Amino acid sequence: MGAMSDVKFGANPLFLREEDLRQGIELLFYAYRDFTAEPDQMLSGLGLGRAHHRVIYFVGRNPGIMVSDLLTILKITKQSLSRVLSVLVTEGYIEQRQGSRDRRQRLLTLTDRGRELEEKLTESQRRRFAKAYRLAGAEAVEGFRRVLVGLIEDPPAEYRQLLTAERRPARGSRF
Amino acid sequence: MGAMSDVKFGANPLFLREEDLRQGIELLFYAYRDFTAEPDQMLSGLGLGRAHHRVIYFVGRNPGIMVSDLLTILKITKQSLSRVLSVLVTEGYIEQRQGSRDRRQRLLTLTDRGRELEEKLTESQRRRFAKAYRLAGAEAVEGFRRVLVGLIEDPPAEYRQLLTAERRPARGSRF
DNA sequence: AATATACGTCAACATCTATGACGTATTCAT
DNA sequence: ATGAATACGTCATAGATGTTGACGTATATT
Repeated sequence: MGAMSDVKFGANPLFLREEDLRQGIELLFYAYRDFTAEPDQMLSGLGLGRAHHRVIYFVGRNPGIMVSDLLTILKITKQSLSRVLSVLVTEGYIEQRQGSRDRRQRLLTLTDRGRELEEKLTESQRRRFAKAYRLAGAEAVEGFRRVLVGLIEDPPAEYRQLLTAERRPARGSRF
Repeated sequence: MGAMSDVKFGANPLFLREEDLRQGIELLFYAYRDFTAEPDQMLSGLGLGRAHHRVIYFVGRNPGIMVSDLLTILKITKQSLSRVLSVLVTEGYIEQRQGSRDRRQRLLTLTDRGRELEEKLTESQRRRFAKAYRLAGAEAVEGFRRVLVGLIEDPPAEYRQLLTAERRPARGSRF
């Protein structure tokens, strides 16, 4: 927060010039645009949208997740989630079961049908990432992760370590 | 496209495991979510949305751009763009002038008012990038760019060089 | 003169998200 | 036990963003 984190090398390092920052902005825009295009296409055939994909994805990743945690991840209102979620439950992609410790909770899990769809949707995105990672190389992937974590407002704990661990020079450096 | 680009090191390099690909997917989701949050907030006060921001941004970056090129960048329909654009013209953020060589064109430029808003909106995103870049370091930034370009379906020429240029080992490598 | 391009518009519609208000079931703290 | 907080759902209203299809005008191109 304070002066400690104001790490200044020169006055303005090369990679922090206006032009480079804008390049980052644009790359992120283009990448996200194309990253979502394929799944969106598949989903529209099923009468679903990107919001459904996000829910299916994160429920798949966190089986038994409670609604409020899902809301925290997605950062949308419960009314918005509710509509999407009820469609997914009605169409048999997601199951709700009551929490055993706290019976107010409706814990969410993918059904077989849901897992199938999740796999199909995510496969397209995994392929895209695999291609990009392969082209860029392992070292670039590490850098990619570090920057993305820095862009996130409040990175989940499991990501924060990406910033500190495996820092290359890292021996007797300025910290 | 062919066997040439199928660069395989081992059977499945460490950074191409399912888990790593999913981590990439999630990082991209979180980063984009937070990357757009601040500008969205500012815009809503003006009765504008994210789509207006995108138009203002790319017109600012490409003064005198024609509508069809803007459509190619945004990958939306002209009807969608039209609604957004006409608001921006009406509200005095963007000027249209006839092309001199081809008078069918309506070349787009930011007005002073538009430039002012663009600056305000983008400043938030630049700050976020500057922070992430600073934290991650110059080397990571280079990797970040390389991966993002690989995610883009059909990277503009000015980005494609990021993939080939400045490749670190790069001397007598396998190419 | 015929065709294609650049752009705009009207209409109808679907999706995603937001706010505000209200209700129920359950848990927790005093 | 009672009151407050939590987890969740729902109804209503609204706005932003995107789509397709059809049609029209001005201008370029061949």
